[in-house]
Amino acid sequence: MEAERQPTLADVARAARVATSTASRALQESPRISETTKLRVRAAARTLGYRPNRVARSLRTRTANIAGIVVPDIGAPFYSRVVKGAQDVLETAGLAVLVMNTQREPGREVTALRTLLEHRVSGVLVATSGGSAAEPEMPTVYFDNIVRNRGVGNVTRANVDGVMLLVEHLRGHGHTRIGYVGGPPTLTSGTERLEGFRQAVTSFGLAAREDYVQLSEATWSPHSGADAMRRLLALDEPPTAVVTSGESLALGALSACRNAGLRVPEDLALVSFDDPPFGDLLDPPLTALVRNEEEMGRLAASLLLHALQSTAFPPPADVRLPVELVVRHSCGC
Amino acid sequence: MEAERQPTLADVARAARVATSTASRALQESPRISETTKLRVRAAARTLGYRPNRVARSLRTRTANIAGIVVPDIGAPFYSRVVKGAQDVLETAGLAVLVMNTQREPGREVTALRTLLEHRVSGVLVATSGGSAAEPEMPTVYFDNIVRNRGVGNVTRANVDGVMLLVEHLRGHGHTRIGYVGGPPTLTSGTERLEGFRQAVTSFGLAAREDYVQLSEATWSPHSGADAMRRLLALDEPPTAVVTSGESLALGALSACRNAGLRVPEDLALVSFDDPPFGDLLDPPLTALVRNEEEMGRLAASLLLHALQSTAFPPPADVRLPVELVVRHSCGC
DNA sequence: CTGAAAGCGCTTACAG
DNA sequence: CTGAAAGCGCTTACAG
Repeated sequence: MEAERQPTLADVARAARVATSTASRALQESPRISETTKLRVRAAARTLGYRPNRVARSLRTRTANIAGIVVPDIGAPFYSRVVKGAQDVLETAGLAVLVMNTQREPGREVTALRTLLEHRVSGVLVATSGGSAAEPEMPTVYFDNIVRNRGVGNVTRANVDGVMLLVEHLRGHGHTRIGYVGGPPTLTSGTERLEGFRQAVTSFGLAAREDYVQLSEATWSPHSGADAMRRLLALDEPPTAVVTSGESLALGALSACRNAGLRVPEDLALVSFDDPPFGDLLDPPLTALVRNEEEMGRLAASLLLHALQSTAFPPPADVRLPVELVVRHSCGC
Repeated sequence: MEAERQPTLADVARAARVATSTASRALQESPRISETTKLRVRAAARTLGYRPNRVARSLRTRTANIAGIVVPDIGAPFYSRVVKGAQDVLETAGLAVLVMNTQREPGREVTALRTLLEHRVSGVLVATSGGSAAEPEMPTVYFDNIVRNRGVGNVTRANVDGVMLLVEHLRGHGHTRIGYVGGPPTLTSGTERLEGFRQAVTSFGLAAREDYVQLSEATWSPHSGADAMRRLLALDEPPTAVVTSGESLALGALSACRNAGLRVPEDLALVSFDDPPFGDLLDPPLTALVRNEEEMGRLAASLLLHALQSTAFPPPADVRLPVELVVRHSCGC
């Protein structure tokens, strides 16, 4: 920790005996500056340990070279991986990443967005919890939960296709009594995956029992997954296979089976939409959709960068990440 | 996304018919400004949708109200939880958090620190991968892997105590042939936990066989954990219990046991230093140290905030998070 | 209680 | 090829 203040461009210019404007241009490799001058300036900068002050540059150029990312819970494996992917492409593009955590509270989401606006970030990536109703005041890409006709883009997975793919696979194993353990039917993931299940019931001619659909009320926790699974197992004629719509739900469902003395997949087949961390190390290894959170982050970041560069205002891009099955053993394979 | 530019304080002042200095003070709730003026200014600000420009404020006050955090892998559950804890206390203190990911490459760590310096962050939290050799140029708190006599503080867990606690518990179950699956013996976690195991061997009178210590060479991955466990199991007289020094290692070790047809804990007891995500949902539920990553993040952030406020330059605080056992079933309980 | 002025550290037309 | 000057949007002594 240094007490003395950082050298400024003026200090460098003085040491190199040029004007600050010349020093600025030299350091930017402007072709207008002679090679000898550049050499002098660079030498002076190095000697002084000069580090440009991005705050000043941001103020002057009116662009902060910072992007914001707003997530419900940075501690959750899902979101931390999205952040990783996004961070990687943003940083490559020269943007540092300001992370805001909302704890899924809409109020905190609004505050987070406001803070980001005050920092004059170039743009923002948002996994909404339902907080922001109004049109955002900065270039915004929504991911995970999408918000139609707002922002410059949306990225989420092919939720309907994903659930149908999972059901289809179970159907291929001969199951017709298939249950669904779902998250709260709000926002994109909750509603679309449920819709996917309903479609699958029709498409694949499954037993259309409303009590085969068990949704958690408020959270996507293992606890809700276990509860939902227990309700399924308590039925007069329980399903022979179950689709869970999220990683935590899957883990909870799995442990509920274990506690009920059921073997997976022998007594009950289980597949999951999200692949939990170390899903391949579970007992049994879980059949799920291929993990692509980093890809989602990369894609969302790319959409944002694209929007920042383009001058046109096309309608928001609406991107669906394709789903793919990773077949392990919990399905019966 | 708004095309028109954000209103400035000058715009607010004009609308309220005061000087910008007065507007500034009114919005800061300075006691020097009359209540009626404040009312006018606030009304003008609200009408215009004024949002202070923190970039300008930062330049002027020479403090960015941003903190940096540098981690090897934001996608890893461990680090993402630390970030969550840190983010929470920093944000409460009015600091936004810039996250840098190094992929464990020392070169990227140096670059990350430089970028943070250029952003003139107030201070930084670093989980080093061994990159930064020199004295940091900003207030720095190291966490996870500590760096003595640098920065303003260090936070890590009581690594030696932790391993001893785990061994002691296994010893309580009657085991004397206890193996150790460790991460690379570099940096704090790798070296101190190994040291803890060596001490435990002596203290608890265990079989002191060098081949009971199996370290991974470069990574903390499940793969290395499985390899190390396999080496242990291939021994002439394999251990009856194993301590793993990290979450990924534990999961890899567990799956190696499974593949070898060993039941845990009946055939081999297993305990882990880190508690993996959903460790309670594993089969068997894993006995490990209580998870306290968020606490580590909170503590590191608090140390930083303290250093930022204090004018004194005390020697770096060196904090050890106490460890605690969460007894589940993999140990034989 | 309020205002005019300077200045944080840069970049970038504008001159020469 | 180089420099003097203005200005990004704030805050804060300094006057009054």
